[in-house]
Amino acid sequence: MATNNDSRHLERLRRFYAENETLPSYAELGRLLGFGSKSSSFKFIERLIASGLLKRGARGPKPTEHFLVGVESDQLSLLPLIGRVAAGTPVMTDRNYEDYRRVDPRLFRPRADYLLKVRGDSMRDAGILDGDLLAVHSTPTAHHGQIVVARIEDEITVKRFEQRGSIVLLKAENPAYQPIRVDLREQELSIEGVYAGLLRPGTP
Amino acid sequence: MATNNDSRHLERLRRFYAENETLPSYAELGRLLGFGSKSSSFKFIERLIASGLLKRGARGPKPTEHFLVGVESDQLSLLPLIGRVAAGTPVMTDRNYEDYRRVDPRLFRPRADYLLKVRGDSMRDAGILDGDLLAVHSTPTAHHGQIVVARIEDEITVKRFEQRGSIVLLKAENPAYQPIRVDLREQELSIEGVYAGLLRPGTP
DNA sequence: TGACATGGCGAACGTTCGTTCGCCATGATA
DNA sequence: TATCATGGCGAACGAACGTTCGCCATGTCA
Repeated sequence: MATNNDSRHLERLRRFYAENETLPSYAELGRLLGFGSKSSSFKFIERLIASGLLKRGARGPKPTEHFLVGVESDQLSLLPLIGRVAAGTPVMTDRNYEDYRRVDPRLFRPRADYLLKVRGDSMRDAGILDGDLLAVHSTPTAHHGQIVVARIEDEITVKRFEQRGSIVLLKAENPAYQPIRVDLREQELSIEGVYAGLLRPGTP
Repeated sequence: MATNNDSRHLERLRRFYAENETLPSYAELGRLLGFGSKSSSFKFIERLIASGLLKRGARGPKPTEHFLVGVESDQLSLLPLIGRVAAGTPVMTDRNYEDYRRVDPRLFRPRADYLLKVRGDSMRDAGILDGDLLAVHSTPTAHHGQIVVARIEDEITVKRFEQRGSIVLLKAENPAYQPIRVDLREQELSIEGVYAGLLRPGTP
């Protein structure tokens, strides 16, 4: 049962974890959050354990995946891997998380928020192949010329984004594919994120 | 001054770190290495600090990059990034390490040992572009059809490897480039590693 | 208004921590 | 052979650890 206070505390705790790669002791946590007593820290941690963010380990509490997602660090950090997107859901939703990959989100520019498994070879000439994991920065807006993850009526697609007034062209980078033409006055188009990089696992 | 014993101990310590994401206490370390006394652990750690593998932190010893390279884990692990290869040196040498990237080596298949910055577009049609970081598994042997990192007389190159008897063809995946033909009876060719995957940071 | 859950506080517990010290067996070196 | 560095051992130190307990102010809800 996390309250207003607790969520601010959680944010600080995650920042601490990002910097120190370990959870603080109860005394440290008290100093961090302004508690005067270790037992206040203890109870706070108990609440986090109850909500599944931490778990009890041999020597004190340990982070769970739920906690680690949300830790922003140049050191570790877990990126959700999204394979298939359930119809009618935004891409970045627990439901769509197929797995996690431990990759530094700052390897990518802009910072990656999730990895999307690419299907098909429509972006082949941009060096994006079937099975690649596309690093995506989650944002609802895109600029002319960017590669985007877009949703057109429940369909998720990766294309190059070109806009002229209310007309958007989603261009494949492969002559075998026709550009998709969207008139924003008639059709709905939502940008789920922009290209931030690529991760290609394994053997060609 | 690491001795025979110490290097076996170091291996175990790295394995512990891979599993626990933290260094053991002196008591745990003693149990791990068969020491009967904490002070033996302490002295062992002191030796590692003296050789630069660990450093002294607020609450006990902390790992340095030198230690982390060599930790094999599905969790963290540091891969050396190799940009330019100094003439006459093997690729995987401290001298050539330009930087490090925290990426799970097991994301790649086979396991990646280092990242090599790709120059040129000779492998463009294999989806390998200029500036990409090629994940490389270090091995001196390659099979027909694999993409390899090869050295031909002080030149490092990434190509597809084809062998017929003593004749090796190193084929670019770009019609603008001619295959390189190497007769092993006349010319020296050494395989520095095989392709294991790709990391492409940032904006296209 | 009364009961109760919440989220603080302070004191205390036994355990484990890192660190220091002195001692000793071994093997290499002078 | 004598010397000395190495890498073990065991005991001890104070400090920090996680955890438990009882108490109290506040706000909520019946």
